[in-house]
Amino acid sequence: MVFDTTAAIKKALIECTGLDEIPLADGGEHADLATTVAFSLAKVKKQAPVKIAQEIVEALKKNKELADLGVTIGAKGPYVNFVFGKAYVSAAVKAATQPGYGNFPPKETRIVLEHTSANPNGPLHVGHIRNSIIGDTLARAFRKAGYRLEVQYYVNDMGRQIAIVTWGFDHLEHEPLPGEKEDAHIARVYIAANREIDKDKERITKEVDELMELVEGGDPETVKKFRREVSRCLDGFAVTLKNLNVRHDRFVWESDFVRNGDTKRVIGKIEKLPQVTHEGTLLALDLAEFGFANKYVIRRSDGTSVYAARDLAFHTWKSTNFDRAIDVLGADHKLIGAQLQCTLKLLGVKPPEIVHFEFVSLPEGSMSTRAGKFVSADDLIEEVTKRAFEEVTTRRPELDEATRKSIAASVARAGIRYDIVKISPEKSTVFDWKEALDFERQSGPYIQYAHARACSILDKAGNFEQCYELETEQEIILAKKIAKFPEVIEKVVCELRPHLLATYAHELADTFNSFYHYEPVLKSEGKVRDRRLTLVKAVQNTLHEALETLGIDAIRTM
RNA sequence: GGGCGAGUGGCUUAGUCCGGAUAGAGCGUUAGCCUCCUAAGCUAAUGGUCGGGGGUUCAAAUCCCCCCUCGCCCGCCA
Repeated sequence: MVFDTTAAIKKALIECTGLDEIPLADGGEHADLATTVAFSLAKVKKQAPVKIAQEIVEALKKNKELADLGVTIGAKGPYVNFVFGKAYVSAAVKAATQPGYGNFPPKETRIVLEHTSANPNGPLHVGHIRNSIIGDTLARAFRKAGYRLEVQYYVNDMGRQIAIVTWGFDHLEHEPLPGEKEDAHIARVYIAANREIDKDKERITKEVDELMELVEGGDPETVKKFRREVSRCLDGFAVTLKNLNVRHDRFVWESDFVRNGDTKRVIGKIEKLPQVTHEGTLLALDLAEFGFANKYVIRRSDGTSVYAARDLAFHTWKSTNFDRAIDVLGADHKLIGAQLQCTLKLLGVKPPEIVHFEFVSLPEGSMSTRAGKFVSADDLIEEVTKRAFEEVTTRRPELDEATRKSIAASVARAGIRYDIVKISPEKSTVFDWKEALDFERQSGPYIQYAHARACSILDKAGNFEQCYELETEQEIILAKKIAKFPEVIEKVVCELRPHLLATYAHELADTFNSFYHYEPVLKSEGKVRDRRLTLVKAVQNTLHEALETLGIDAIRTM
């Protein structure tokens, strides 16, 4: 409906002006849609923009299609404004009351989305979960937009970090503390191992190198040890991710691409590229012609593969099995991401699309697992949940403890996810406990609250006849906001920017809260009551869909 | 040094790709609103040289150039 009306207006404008492209924008408070086309015509026609705008309005008023759609056309100075008609509003509200509002028809395109993929050498921290939350929100939006999607976690199970962890378990005291989570335990051993390395760098580095060679060579005992520690760490991650409503469909192990020969095959292809450089066994690419100053190393002089080689194999595999590949990566991966894309292109393989996000740091500086300088996601979840529980207990003392705990868990997830997803990915942030624990108005719980409020009204209302003929200004404003939801989903997947959905959800909750205070619903009567209840149902359902897409529980009471 | 990203009221930020109508929010501060559908709410007030300087344009937070500040990257680590 939105698309129909917009398309009709565009078509009419093209016919009327003779231009191919019409600048169309949201009219804000003036209109639902507006064009500044009169400015661009002013030069050509050598007439004042105001006069041209009036002429366009006159011409469009004769357009039958726009008249049938009930579009009101007017000029304000040089701007030509369009206000959508009642038919548009009714259709939008009707659609919004249906389950699955905002879903697009299924598409054939198969997409693989990779996110989080943190090294399994310690718990996920507040920087990692920015990746998880951006990735998971995108995944949900893509599913809603009708794509066939597989979400993957790429497990770095043969990197130096893991070798250091394994060395630590071989040589250091490593009993878990009582109640200690697997990933936290591994971080402790990793940090301790690094401290040992600092004491006797030469000897231990040699031992770690040996472990890496053994694993690359497929030594069963070493492979088993690596896998065991990595799996334990991933078990820890699983708990964290589940607490954040983040889901992966598949965990892909890096070492598989060495063992199945894919890495060797991709290296074979690279050797045939004109950009290749050899220095003994060392194999690298010279990508200077594409603006990369440093050589891109593929194989070390000891014959082992580097991360880049395995990553090339992985992405070649993705490209043969999926139509599109999307990676969510931190800003520190910008250079290697670009090198990867460039090399894949040279190999004739479709490169992945990469969504980068900037860093989350601590007030005292960058986070480092190695140095033990990080705020773990588990600690964050625990503290925010505690805070949420206090809040629920204050507000709803009559509820039993289990219910309050459940609400607190959902509110905490909402607080954390929303706080992270609302910020555009290109903004670097500093983690702040005070802000994390503060449920300000521009928050996930605020949106959950608006939804719960709508649910409460509907619960009290009982049966009513759906009615889509809206009248008052507040009703129409709210309905038009509801109508925007499908466009937002489309924009999120098109621009790979999930924070647009966060902004929208907040605006919708805001608009509903204003409506709620101006227009009585349950106290109104007859048709007025019916149409307002219909509108509340539409808002409730739209908020529900928006929250679910944000990975936030749309709880019915709080 | 080079590359990438950011700089918007006291603080956090949307808008920048695709230039247009008084730059939107939230926090804070101040003043109101619960015999009335959930006050995690609502209504106001307060507060902005959109980092600085040039340029393009009828029109610049938005485009171009220069500069400043901050973050990230520039490994035979991952």
